[in-house]
Amino acid sequence: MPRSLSLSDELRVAVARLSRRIRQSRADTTLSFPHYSALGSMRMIGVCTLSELAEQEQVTAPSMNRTVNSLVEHGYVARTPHASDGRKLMLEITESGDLMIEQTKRQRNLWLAEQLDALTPAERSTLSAAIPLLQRLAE
Amino acid sequence: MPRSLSLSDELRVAVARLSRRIRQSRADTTLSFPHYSALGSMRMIGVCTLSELAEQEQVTAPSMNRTVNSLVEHGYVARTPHASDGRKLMLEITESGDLMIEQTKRQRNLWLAEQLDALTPAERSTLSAAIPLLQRLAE
DNA sequence: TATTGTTATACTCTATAACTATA
DNA sequence: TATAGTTATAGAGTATAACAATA
Repeated sequence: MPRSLSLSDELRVAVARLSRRIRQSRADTTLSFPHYSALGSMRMIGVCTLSELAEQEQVTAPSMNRTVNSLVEHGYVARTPHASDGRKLMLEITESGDLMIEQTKRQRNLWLAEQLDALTPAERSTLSAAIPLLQRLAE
Repeated sequence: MPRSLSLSDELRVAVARLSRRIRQSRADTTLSFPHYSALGSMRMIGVCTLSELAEQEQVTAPSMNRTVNSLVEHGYVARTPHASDGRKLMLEITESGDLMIEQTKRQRNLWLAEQLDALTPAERSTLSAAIPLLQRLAE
């Protein structure tokens, strides 16, 4: 029986709320969270197929197909035929998509940094000490 | 120009990862997130009207009505007419709903609590001090 | 036959607009 | 006329099943 259930409860709620709040700042408000998540994955893993992306994002292929259709229409993703395998289409984030994701990350950091500036040095110090612990919990 | 950009960057990534990790270790599959969230709110605020609950959950009244219908069918919520105002129906979580939420929260917290048990008392103390700061940042 | 991507269809959660009953 | 709740309808995002093209 874990002894930290009450601490766990508070931490879980606080982390969920802050995570939601951070995600609210977006560079392109016409894009939903699944769109951002898929684009971010494509940025990380580079050229990939629909199936690979669907597996990465833990959704089905038809669902990811719909998301990719929308991203292609926005000009954030390019589909190109595979060189030797005619069944496959290779997906890749475009320069425009990459720029938009970069701007979004900057906006998120900016908002959070402004909140942190409003804290006292002692409070920032407490948060600094907590960050490695949060990282370790997430491992 | 905010001075806390580097702290912000670390905190943003740590919170996003931990949030994702906590969501992965969710054990309950019988209730969707909106159901769970609405029930949790009813548990916190006690007797309330549909409109109040919709505002609390930041959804529209028709959307919340649908969620409440389902919760009533499950036996987790009771609707009773208001004593003097015939337009109002008072909502309240049932004993069964309360029990179910308590069990679900325990399941969701189990993984995190086990991680926290593995920390030193000093580390848990650091996290305890950081939680109110995380809450304030999320406001 | 197996794999890749797509289309068809349905379910959930969300919204806006319109309706009923009551104040 | 205004308010509380409900019903009607529509738009995302998700799923499974069925299909076409290719290996």
